[in-house]
Amino acid sequence: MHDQESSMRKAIELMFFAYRDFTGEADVILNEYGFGRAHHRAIYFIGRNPGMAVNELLAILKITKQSLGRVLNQLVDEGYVDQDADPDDGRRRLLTLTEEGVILENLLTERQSRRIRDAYTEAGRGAGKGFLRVLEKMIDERDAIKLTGVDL
Amino acid sequence: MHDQESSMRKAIELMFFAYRDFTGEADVILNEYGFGRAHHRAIYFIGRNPGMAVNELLAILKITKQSLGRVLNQLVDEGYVDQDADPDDGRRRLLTLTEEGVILENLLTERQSRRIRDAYTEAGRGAGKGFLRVLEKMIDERDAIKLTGVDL
DNA sequence: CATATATGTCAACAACACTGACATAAATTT
DNA sequence: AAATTTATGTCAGTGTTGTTGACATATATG
Repeated sequence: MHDQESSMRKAIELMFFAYRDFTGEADVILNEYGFGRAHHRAIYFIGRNPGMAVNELLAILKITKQSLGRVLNQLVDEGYVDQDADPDDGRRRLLTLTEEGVILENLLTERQSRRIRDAYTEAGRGAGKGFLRVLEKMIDERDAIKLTGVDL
Repeated sequence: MHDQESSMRKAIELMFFAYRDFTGEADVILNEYGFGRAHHRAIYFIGRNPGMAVNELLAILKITKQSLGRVLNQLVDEGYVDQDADPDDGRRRLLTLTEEGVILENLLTERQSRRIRDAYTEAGRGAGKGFLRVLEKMIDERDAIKLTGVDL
């Protein structure tokens, strides 16, 4: 048995390194497109939730509309995202990925998915389940609502 | 059975939200001290590894010395970190936390540890082990060396 | 003594957050 | 119909944290 403090430190450091390497992989691709991590987040969530409104994206990302605006304008200008008025409420702009946007989103998500899948395999039976369960419990309640509904 | 893609998306989103809430908790405290996340990383790793050299810290953080220098100077100026010449090699500056630095480091690490411990408890038996194992496998080999030696 | 190493520092720049203020169009309320 | 609220956009300035490039200094090593 090792002491609890060093076990917690282990977990803290794993979060730091794993998150860095996990996002770093996408960063390399994004860099080739002249995009950054902020663009990735927008592309990812628009891809997951096509037709979402700007407000909804802001609520997920928890950034200001000014910050999002800069990123979104670039994505629209360069043809990765479309904005169309909601037919039911002309104030709302519904966001969708263009064909190019879908291609980029798939590329990024496939890379990150593969890293996770490989880690599951190497970590052995049942580890993936524990991983998902702990991560979910680490999330503040207000954020937990925004997750894709997949049972653990 | 749900399809594999949505399970991977679940994991990707959990990484995003969990990491944000995990670091966000520390950010609140740091903000009261006028520090940011970069200061936290320095304080954390110096606290874990007292007497480490600047080079070693740079290797862990993977940032430039100019970036670290700015942060480190603030921490030294405000009395949270000490720099002392290595008696065996006068070029090297060994980094340690001051008493104040230790207090802040403990505060931050305890907060984050509690979040992890609580998540383990809520996630149930064996989940913590799977969590650690998957995270470890997500890390690039070159980074994995830098981890605290605690057996999973 | 020459060179390599560890560290520090100056300056400019970029990404991505923030605040505050103001503008516009569409929906809703009065 | 007029007033208000809502959703979005935009301009301008600021802060943190990363970058590159250049140069300085002290110490160690060949």
